[in-house]
Parts: sequence; C-alpha cells; structure tokens
Amino acid sequence: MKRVIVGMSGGVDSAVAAYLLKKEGYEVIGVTLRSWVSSDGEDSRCCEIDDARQTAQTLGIEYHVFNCVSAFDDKIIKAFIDDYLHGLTPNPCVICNREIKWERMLYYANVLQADYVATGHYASVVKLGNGRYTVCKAGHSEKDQAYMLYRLSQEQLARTLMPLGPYSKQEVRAIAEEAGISVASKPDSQEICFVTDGDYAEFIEEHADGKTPPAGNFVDGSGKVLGRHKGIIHYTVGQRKGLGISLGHPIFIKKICADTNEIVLGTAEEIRCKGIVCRDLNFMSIPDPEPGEEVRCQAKVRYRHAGQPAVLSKVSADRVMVTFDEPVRSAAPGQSAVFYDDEGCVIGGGIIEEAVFDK
RNA sequence: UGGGCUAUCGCCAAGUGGUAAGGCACAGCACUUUGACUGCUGCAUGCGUUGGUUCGAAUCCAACUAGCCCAG
Repeated sequence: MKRVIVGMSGGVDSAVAAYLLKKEGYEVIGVTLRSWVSSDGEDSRCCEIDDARQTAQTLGIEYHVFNCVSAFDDKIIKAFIDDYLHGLTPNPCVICNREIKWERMLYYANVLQADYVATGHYASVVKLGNGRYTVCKAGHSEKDQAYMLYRLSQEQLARTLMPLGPYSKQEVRAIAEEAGISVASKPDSQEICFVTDGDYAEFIEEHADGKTPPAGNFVDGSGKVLGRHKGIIHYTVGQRKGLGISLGHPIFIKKICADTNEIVLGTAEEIRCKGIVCRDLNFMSIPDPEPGEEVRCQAKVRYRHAGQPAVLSKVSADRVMVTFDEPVRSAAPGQSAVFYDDEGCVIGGGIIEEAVFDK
C-alpha cells in the first residue's frame, strides 16, 4: 500500500483530497504545517488546525501538526515586507508553495516514510514524454490553481498527487457533504493568509521597524505632479481605487519608483505594456531555453488572468523577455508570470522584474 | 476704483421657464489561496445669498457676496 501525506489547511479542498485518496486505497496521513500565528493567537487561513484535526478524525486518518513558523517568517514574511518597501508587489503564495509547503511536506514524507505528498489544489501533475513533470490547469478553469504552483521543482512534482484536478468546486463540496466532512460549506479562503484583516499596509508598518517610505508625489508620464500619495507601500501597479485623483477619466498606477519615491500614473491605454522581463525562472515542461531560442506560449501575468499569446526569449543567463502579441495591462514587478502551452500545461514561469512600455 | 465675465455634488460638467444628465472621485456589495483589475448598487428636495415676476424658476429681474479678466 502506498503511503501519502496530505497537506490539510482546514478547508474543504484539502479535506476532500484526503478523502479521495483514502477511497482510492492509499494509506493517508494528514498533516498541517503551522506557518504563522497572529498576536491574538488565531491560526492563519492556511493552517486552521482545529478544523483540519476534526476532518482527519472524521476520515479516520492519522494526523500531525508540524511547526514551520520560523521558516515561514524567514522565507516568506520577511521577503514580503522587503518587496513592498522596494515598490514591488509580491505574491507570497507562489514562494510559499515551493519553499515551505512542498519543502516541509517532503521532508516529513521522508521522516514518515511516505511515497507521496498531496494537496487540495485544483490542478493536475502530469509526466510528459520527455520525462519531465509539469502542472496542468484544472478541468474547470474557473478554479485553476496551476499558476500558484509554477515554482515547484521536478523533484517535488515527481512525488506529488493532486486528486482534485478533474473536479469542480461544486462537485468537491458535494463530495464533502456526502462524506460527512464538517467544513463542507466553509467559505473559500481569500487574501494573504497571514494578514487576516486584509490590511496588508498596516501589517507592513507594524513589522518594518519604522522604515516605511514617506508620502510622495503622484506624477504623470511627463513628470507633472498630480497629487500626493501616502507612501509607496500602500499602492500597487494597475491600481485605480484609492488614489483620490479626479481627472474626469479613470487613472491607474503605471509604475512605482522606489528610488525617487514617486508613483507614475497613466490612462488605461498607457498602462498596457508590450513585454516584461522575468527573473528567478523555473521551467517545468521543458528544460531551460537555449540562448536565441524562442518559445511560443500563453502568458499569465497574474492569477486570474486569462492569459495572452506571447513569445519567450532568453535575454541573459537568468532572465527571459516575454513579448506579448497584444499589450497587457498592469503587469506588476514582483508578481509572477506563468507560461502555458496550448494544452494548458505549465511551461514555466518567473517573477516580473520590469514592464517594457513602448515609450 | 471704473468696465466686463462667471457662480449647479469633493472635482469637471449638462441644463436657457416645467419640476437637477453624465464622467471622475468616494462608499458598500459581488468576485478572489497574492496585490490589483472588473461588475453591480449608492451618492445635490437642491443649483453663491436674499428678495421679486410666474400656476411653476437652476433657468427671467433686482440687490448683495465671492472669484476671474481688462482698464489703473
């Protein structure tokens, strides 16, 4: 009998993943990684231990909690704050998946002599003809989470199961109901797991030791001052609401300049960029492209982006240029770009370093 | 101090006698394992003030107040 460790967040998805695997005949061990505890003692949304433990009991599976608080603080929270202080818009979840969730789960899988790790992500792990592993979009695209997983390594994917790939959210809730899982109708999680009230700017101010950048100017493309901002950590590229500037037409954030402490604004048309430069790349379905090699793909510039046809080409040893057929709006440095093939499988991805505009 | 012009929601702005468009901003909700975007809903019993004409005025008249421009 194969043994599998299921990462359980306390939500419906991971509960059903565990249930399905058990039904398939795996020996299932539930695990929750405690990654963060707020000052008032509440667990974060990614590790609601009471719910997870209860589900494990309902399913009749072994269950453990492992403490990852210091690793999470070190690798995720510190980087998150640092990125914001530098005018970037980080996506902690994509880093957490590789550096914390899979890293720790595989570690414990070895300790507990398990063959696989599994999660409740809506995506599928696929082994290709070339011997490589990749992640493919879920059958029901409205819940696709392949984007969040593009940083996983080949070694991690080789030992990963994602039983929810073929199911829709509705089906998963129905299965949970049937299985008598108490969290069947629990609301979906949302927002950054360690910022429980959604006010991430306040979170940064509390944790940045007073180093948050001061207020500064909103300017237009020619440098003309349009108003005052509260400090760059409060904003993100593409943002429209909360600027308090009335020009008669919508205005968006085009660029955040940490060095001059200015925020450049532009119209809906002006914030569309022709391409992006990406760093910290991870390739899945193919090996790293050769210099000069061009790869056609569908590129997503953010989670919940439909994806745009684009061409990748290597511009240096560790950078890739993504040129879109049609300009995309609000590609934010710090966010992740993920490249898919026509089948919806992840070719690879990277972190956006710079948006390239026409002028 | 003379002459002229203008005063409608936080900003811009329709409206020229018939019972206050619209855009932006703002707020709420929806959406969402990141930040955004987006969608929906809401947002002037009142049109600088005070009087007058009229069945009826933001729209006409008078005075006053404020701002702008030109003459000083």
